[in-house]
Amino acid sequence: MPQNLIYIVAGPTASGKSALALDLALEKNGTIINADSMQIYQGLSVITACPSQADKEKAPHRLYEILPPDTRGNVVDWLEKAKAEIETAWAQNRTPIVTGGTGYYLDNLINGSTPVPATAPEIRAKVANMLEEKGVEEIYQALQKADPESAQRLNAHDTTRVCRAYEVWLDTNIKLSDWHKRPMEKAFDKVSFKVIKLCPSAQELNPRCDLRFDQMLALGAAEEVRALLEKGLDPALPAMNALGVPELSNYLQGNLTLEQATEFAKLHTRQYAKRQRTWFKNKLKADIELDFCYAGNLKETGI
RNA sequence: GCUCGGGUAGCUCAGUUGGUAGAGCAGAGGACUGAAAAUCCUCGUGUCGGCGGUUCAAUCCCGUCCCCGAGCA
Repeated sequence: MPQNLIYIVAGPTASGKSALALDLALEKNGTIINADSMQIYQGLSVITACPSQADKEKAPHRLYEILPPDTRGNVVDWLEKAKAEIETAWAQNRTPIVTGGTGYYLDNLINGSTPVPATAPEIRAKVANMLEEKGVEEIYQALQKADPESAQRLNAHDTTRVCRAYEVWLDTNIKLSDWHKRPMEKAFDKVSFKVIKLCPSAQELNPRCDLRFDQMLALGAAEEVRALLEKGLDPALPAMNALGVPELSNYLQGNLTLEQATEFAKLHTRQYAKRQRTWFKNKLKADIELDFCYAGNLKETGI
């Protein structure tokens, strides 16, 4: 078992990557490590299509359902955990198989991340307040003065990125654009990745997204969302915005019929899959690229 | 059968005091440097229901027919 090999299994939702990762794990004595920004939360196992208990018993699965839903994950925290799990797998003579639909996380693992220190919570709160009271426009204007290069690069309405760039400036007194000029922080010094990418067409994938949501409902997705609502969590939390959660919340609160909620959830899932397709197509280089959904035929895939 | 509304982009609808039309949603493509299942950007020719008429010019006015709603018989 080479001590510097990491398998990556990437693809849009419902493309069968969890099944592929599991088959690969059985074949390669692997440990599966989650790279999905939503499967990492607790209380979302159905709506987020986490591996079943039965699957988890077939091979070790790591970083699934580990964060309480009232917390906020991010790439760097994930990366730290993933790194530790990868090292543990190597130490146990197992092959790490990192799988998930969050292309951004995978990208940071493979290509490294920017060495910006963690932003102070007060700063984040301050910018969040500014956003609430004055809107992105003012933050963008402030950013234009503080870090014109970043402002140039960003779209003025892109709240996420405009806020982040401004936060970094306030917190570190160094422009985000300058941080970006520093070398990336690589997760590992010497490592080789074997990237397997599933790229099914929308025509093949969309019906699977629809079908899977129906299955989630049958497995108790609505009850899961009800339990989440009963915790009285902030609706702005990432976990509360996993696909299907806002839609089913609206159903449970009487704002939508179940049919309407289902329709919206399916629609949003298809739109998400499209964004994933764009990311993987243009940003993730793969060693093996399959243009169909995985259907349990590992040997035929040439892996 | 009569009366009144409607029939405009895949859907919901706006609009043109007559000079061949535009929003939202959907869809397509794209971006992505600590929220990423997030956030954001770009892309709009369609017999303006059919056929006639008036007019230099009709999707708009007039006639007629068809279809869908509501009401009255």
